[in-house]
Amino acid sequence: MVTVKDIAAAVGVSIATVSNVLNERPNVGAATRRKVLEVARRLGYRPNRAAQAMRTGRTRTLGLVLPDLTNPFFPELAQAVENKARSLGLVVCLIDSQGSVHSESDGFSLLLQHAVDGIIWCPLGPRLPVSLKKLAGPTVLIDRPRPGYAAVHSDYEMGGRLLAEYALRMGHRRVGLLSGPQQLESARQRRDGFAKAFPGDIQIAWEVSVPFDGNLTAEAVEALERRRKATLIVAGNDLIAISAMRCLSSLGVAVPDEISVTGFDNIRWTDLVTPRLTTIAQPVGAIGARAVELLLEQIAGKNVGSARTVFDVELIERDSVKPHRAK
Amino acid sequence: MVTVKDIAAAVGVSIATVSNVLNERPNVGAATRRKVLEVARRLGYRPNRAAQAMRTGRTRTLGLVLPDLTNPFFPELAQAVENKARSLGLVVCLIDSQGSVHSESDGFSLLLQHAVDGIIWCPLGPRLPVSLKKLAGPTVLIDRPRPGYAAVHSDYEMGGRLLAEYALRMGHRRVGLLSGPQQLESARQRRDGFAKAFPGDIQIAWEVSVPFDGNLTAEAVEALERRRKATLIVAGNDLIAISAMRCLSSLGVAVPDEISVTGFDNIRWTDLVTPRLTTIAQPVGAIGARAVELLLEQIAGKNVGSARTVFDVELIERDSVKPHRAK
DNA sequence: TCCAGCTAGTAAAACGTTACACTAGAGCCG
DNA sequence: CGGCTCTAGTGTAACGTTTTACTAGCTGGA
Repeated sequence: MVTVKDIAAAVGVSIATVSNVLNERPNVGAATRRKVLEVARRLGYRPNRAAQAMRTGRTRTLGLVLPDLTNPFFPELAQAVENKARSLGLVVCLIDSQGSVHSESDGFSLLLQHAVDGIIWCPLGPRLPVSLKKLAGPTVLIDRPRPGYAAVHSDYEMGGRLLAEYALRMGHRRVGLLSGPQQLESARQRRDGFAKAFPGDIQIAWEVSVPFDGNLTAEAVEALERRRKATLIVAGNDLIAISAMRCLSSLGVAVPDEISVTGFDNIRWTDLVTPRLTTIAQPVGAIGARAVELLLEQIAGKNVGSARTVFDVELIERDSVKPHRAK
Repeated sequence: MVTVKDIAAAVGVSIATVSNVLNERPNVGAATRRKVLEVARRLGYRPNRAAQAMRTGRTRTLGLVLPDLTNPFFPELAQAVENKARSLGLVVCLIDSQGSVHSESDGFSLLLQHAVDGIIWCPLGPRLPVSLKKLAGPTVLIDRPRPGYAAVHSDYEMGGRLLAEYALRMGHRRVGLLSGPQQLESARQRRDGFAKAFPGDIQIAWEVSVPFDGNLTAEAVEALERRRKATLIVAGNDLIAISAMRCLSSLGVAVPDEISVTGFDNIRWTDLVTPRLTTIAQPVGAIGARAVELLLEQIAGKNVGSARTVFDVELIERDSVKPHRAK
């Protein structure tokens, strides 16, 4: 392993000068600077991050804590975050909490031990590991905002509204709601954005709350069986929507001919499933990138408080919704 | 931040003794040991990983380099690896090379700079970043073996054979192959395992090689249009199979009534798509866990050489294959 | 009684950086 | 020429661990 000392010896200057060159500090002549850089390159010098970290307290490492890589929304997010981070020379440590709060705080504690510079976190539920809250440094929430934290996410309410407008346009008046977990703001706002858009015109025939991972509860299955004259099912996310479509098809109900379905997230599957799912697209790449930027600002000492960055969403019209003719 | 020095001061011993206790080394009395541990706990001591790393040269960090998180096979793998690693107190740094060789070597170099203890790598293509090859420490390949490296993967040939047996059993005699990139051993063995199982009984009507990400080439689409009397399409993985089914359905060809399709990997979508895809299941969890174990052995100094661990696979029969009656 | 051998513990030197406090020399002005 | 201010550079002390070499004190056997 080649160190600053080796470079210093080879060039014939002190290690301080080498360090100054490498960190682009002043007080070093152009000729020396050139020579140091040349030798560093020739020797294949790579700064020892551990030593740097010890000295500076910065590890150039980010933590990324996600609830469930199995939900295809999160790999996309991870990809975006990793990419942006890497372009800035940061490495990202992934924690997949796999739906368990215990695993989540466990992962958190591991990240803290490794002294990550900051954490991008998509929290599982409303409960926090209090002991860790104190210790955690800069943190930015992603996709699931929560009071007291900086957060980056998309405009769920707008998504709900777009769906409502679309539903109205397509003639649907009675809908069933397969909402996500209502303790999550991200799920609640989708639901409320939809429900409150046209309270007079659209009525909610029934409503069941299910987890985001697409496992339908017995109650949800029952709702899908009875349907109660709903002509459209508005699901909390794509996974729920796709599971619902599967469930309906196994019940012998045709989508979209007998009943329409919408999702939320625009994961890749929406385009591969039959019928292709009409849904709301979030700008995942921008969200991930912005989260990294915000985190970096926070690390740099800027007090971002609980600043929120909210991105617009977009309706993606595919084949899972059919116009409904009023009787 | 509380350090060994603080503990030492609080207990009234030297930092060496504290270190000895913390690292479970001998030469420290039971009473002292107890006191040190108690104080450490009370003060909420967390070892500074950076300092440890500098001293020991070990970072307790693993790199995980994957080609494409967008392919749902890889998140599952990442989950398995991360989980196993975490259970051993290791943190994993994720690199998603996004299909670009440049990005892959870039990520590699970042990992090396951060001095990860080892790397679990699913290589993109057959070309290696030579400059990095020298520098890389312990490395275990996952899913895509390559000569000269330790590797963990499943028995692709067995998978191919199982599919061939199944095809035969279902009466299919003429098949079309939508194989993965043939420069990858993992794709080649699937293909060969199938092709060589019953060379006399099953004939290959046509064969096109396409990328694993499910983007069908023009040539592939053309093959799907003409079909040439093939009654079964054997795809290199599930993503290809699902894309093929989409393509067929847009051509108005019914799966499995007019033509059957098989996949490989058993990703979660296979169960959500219509018709549900018959495929080969790999033990992803076991593969990930084993890779971590193998890497750890290698890090511990055991020379594992290019040892391979190969896992059995399993046929998952669903709805995308229909028995074919010979004319 | 003496010494070997053990136990419990300590002092201090690394590890590779960064950053602070210096200094030698040059240039400039009055 | 004295004294001031720059520039270019140096020496060295940290950072928080681990680890090596060492010591004081005790025990027990001959």
